[in-house]
Amino acid sequence: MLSQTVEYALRAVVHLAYLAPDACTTPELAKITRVPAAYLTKVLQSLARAGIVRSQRGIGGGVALAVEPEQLTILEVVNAVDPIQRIRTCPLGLASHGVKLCPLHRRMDAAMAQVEQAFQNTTLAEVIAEPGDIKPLCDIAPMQGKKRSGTSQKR
Amino acid sequence: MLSQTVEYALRAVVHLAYLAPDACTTPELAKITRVPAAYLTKVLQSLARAGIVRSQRGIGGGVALAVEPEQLTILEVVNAVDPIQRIRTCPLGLASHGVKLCPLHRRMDAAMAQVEQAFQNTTLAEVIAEPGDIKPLCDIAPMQGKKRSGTSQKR
DNA sequence: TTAAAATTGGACGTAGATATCCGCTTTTGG
DNA sequence: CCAAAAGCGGATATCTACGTCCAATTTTAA
Repeated sequence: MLSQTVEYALRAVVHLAYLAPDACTTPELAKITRVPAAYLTKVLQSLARAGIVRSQRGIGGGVALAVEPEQLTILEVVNAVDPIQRIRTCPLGLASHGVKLCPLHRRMDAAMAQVEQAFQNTTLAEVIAEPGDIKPLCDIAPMQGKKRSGTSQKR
Repeated sequence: MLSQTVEYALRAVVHLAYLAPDACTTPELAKITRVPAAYLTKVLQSLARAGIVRSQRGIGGGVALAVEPEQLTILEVVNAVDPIQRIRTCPLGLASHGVKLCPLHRRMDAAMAQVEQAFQNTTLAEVIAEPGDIKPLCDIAPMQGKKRSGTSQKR
C-alpha cells in the first residue's frame, strides 16, 4: 500500500534525524537502514530535490538533514518520493459533474485523507523521541556518540 | 496507494449491488464500469474465489453478488483482490525483538489500520444508498429498471 | 598536484502489476 | 443435436516500480 521507496526514504531520514545536524555517507546509511545502496542514492536525490536533505560531494561529504527534525513531518518525506494520491476527480473520467465525487470515491479519498492527516501530524522528532525501549530502525542503537572524522558539514 | 485492481473491483461490485440479486454479463459490466473487459474477468475470478460474487456460464449467465449488499463491506472486496498490508513484524527483518514495532513502523501500521477500519465500517449498501445527487460510478444511473432477458439466476 | 572519497546522472536490467488473447468448457434455446 | 452465448484458465505482452552499474564530477587531504 505504501511503496517500498517510501519505506526506504523514511528509514533513511529517521537515521539522519538521529545524527542531525551531522552527515553520513550513503554507503554507511545504506548499511544501517538495510536499503540497497545503489537504490538509496536515487531516493536521497529525490529527498535532496525536495529540500529535505542536503548532500556534500567529496571526501568527508555525505548526506544530512536540511531541516530540523521538529520541523519535518512524515508526510513531507512521503510526498517527496511518492506522494499520497488523493482522488480529486472521478476516476471514470466523466466530466459530467464538477469536482464532486460519488459516494464510493468519496470514501476512498477519505481514507487517503486520513493517512495524509496522520502523517502530517507526526514530526521526525516525535518519532525518534518516542518513549519505550524499541528505537526506530529496530535494534539499531541511536549511535548518538558515533562520529566520523570530518563529519560535520558547512553551509 | 490503492491499486488499480482494487478500484476496478469496487466499481464492479458497486454496480452489481445496484443490480442485486440479478446478474450481469462481464462485457456489460466492463462497459458500464469502464474497466478493460479482459482484465475484469480476472478481477471477477478473484471475487468469485472469495465468495463475493457467483458466476453462471452459458447463455443468460453472468455475474451477480453472492452476498447481500448490507453484509458486504468494502474491506472484504479490497481484501479479495489486494489485501491491505499491515506491518506485523519489523521490515528490517531483525528478530531481535518480538512482535513489537519501532515507533516509525508503529505509526505506519497505524495508518494502514485506519484505512482498514474505515473500509471495514462501510457496507456496499451504504455506498449505494448514500444521499445526494451523485451516484456511484458517477453519472451512470442506477439502472434499477433495466432487465436483460433471462437475467435472474437460479441457485 | 594528485589520488582517494564521495555524490551525480544516465543507461541498463528485473520483477511484478496490469492488460490482452485465445482455445476450452458450460449452458441454453432453437 | 447444434450453434451461440457466456465464463474459465493459461500463455503472452506491456508498463512501471524497483534495483544495478558505471563513467563523470566534485572535494579534500596529503
